[in-house]
Amino acid sequence: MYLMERIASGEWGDGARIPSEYELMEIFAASRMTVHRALREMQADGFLRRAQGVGSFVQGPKPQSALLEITDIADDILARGHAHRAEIVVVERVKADAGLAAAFEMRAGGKIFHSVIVHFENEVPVQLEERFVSPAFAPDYGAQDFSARTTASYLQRVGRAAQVEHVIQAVSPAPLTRKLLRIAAGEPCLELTRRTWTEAGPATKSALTHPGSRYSLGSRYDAPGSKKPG
Amino acid sequence: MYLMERIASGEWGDGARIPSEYELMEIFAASRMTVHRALREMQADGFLRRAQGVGSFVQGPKPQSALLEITDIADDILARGHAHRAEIVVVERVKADAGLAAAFEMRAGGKIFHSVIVHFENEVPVQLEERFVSPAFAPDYGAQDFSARTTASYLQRVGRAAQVEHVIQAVSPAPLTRKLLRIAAGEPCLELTRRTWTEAGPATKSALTHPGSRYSLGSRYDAPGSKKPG
DNA sequence: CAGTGGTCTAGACCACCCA
DNA sequence: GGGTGGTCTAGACCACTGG
Repeated sequence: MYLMERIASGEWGDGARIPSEYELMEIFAASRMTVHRALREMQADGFLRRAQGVGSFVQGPKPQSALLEITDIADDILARGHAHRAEIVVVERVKADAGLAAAFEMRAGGKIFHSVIVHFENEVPVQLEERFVSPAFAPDYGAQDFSARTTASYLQRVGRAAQVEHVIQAVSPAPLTRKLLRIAAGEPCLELTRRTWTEAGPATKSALTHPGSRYSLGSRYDAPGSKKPG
Repeated sequence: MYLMERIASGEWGDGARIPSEYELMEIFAASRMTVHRALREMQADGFLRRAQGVGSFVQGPKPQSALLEITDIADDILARGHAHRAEIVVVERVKADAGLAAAFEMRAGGKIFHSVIVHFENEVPVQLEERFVSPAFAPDYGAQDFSARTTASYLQRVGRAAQVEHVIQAVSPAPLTRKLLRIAAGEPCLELTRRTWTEAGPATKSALTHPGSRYSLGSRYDAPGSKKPG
């Protein structure tokens, strides 16, 4: 089934209703079982919502990671009923040093977007977000207003990552980090490093630093097969 | 399909070969499509490995979490080619205080297993593991030799959790923690708290503490639908 | 009521693995 | 070659939704 790329490719927008199984049968000249299975798998992968007696609908891109339920921090904060504010420290294009060049599989000296943003929850700084973004992935990254729309939200629109890597560490914050997050000396920080790739190559490399006392990462998970056939 | 509970229930052991699709057709008097779909879903849920031209085999319980790839720390260490050693600090039964009683949905004063273990990688302490385990879930927890077999490995055998909750924080270690992990004052620690539930109720509550400088949690993830029909 | 998705059957052809 | 899983078809009955 190399059909239906149109759906994932966004030919139908978020929330759009897609043709019924019977209509798809005719469109693709496939049997209903085949159509049904394709839709069922797309549902399992989270691309569709389906309801018996109603129809099938495109599910907008979910929070990128199924491994760590790290949603857009602004959504997180708003979901708690708190106020979110982003303070842009810098958005720029920088020359890749050796390390960055290696991470992005490009030559040293190539240009890469770089942004540093502090996120506030009720005016308390809760996250320092530093990102490097490949211009090949998001050519307009440098021209965005990230106080209006978070980098996470923007990047999610630009493209879906095929691969994500997370590393979590406890660190003693650097002096500049301490200053930006307004934390006392000796307070530990939780640092999440995330790298993403598309089919075309490395896309982003981010470091999200949280004061240990003001943030924790959590996730809750229903094991597969708890109810189902098994 | 409320058939085939036998597979998940462990009637067939790890790695065992299960009957072919055609045999299952006869056993359950179902069509091949139905059998195939059941097996396909069990494979998707990680209960089976299948190979064309070979057969279907029971996949032993995987690392419990799909959210955080936290495997048995001993496996982790051995996989890096390093030596692992576990130092049992205490394994005991304690009376539940108010907080524990609430977490385990039991009356205060009820008995709960409690263990504290330090894990060494090449004789360097890398994890302090403190667990509380419901006797209803693992009645023999107190009688195990956890220097021979890790708690994680043992608990995985006892039963599969239906639900898992993770919380990750950066913390300043308590003095006792500092001593057991032999770390300097001021070094931050990564603390992972994990709670698990079975259908019957709360099963375990664990705190895994790692020196920030000696450990990090990582995960790598292939997004669904990168290749498939989509 | 008509339309939707959920499920199952019976049969077919294929690619793959291994003796 | 014989057995395995991978895939697809054509048709059927059901449960649920909505007007």
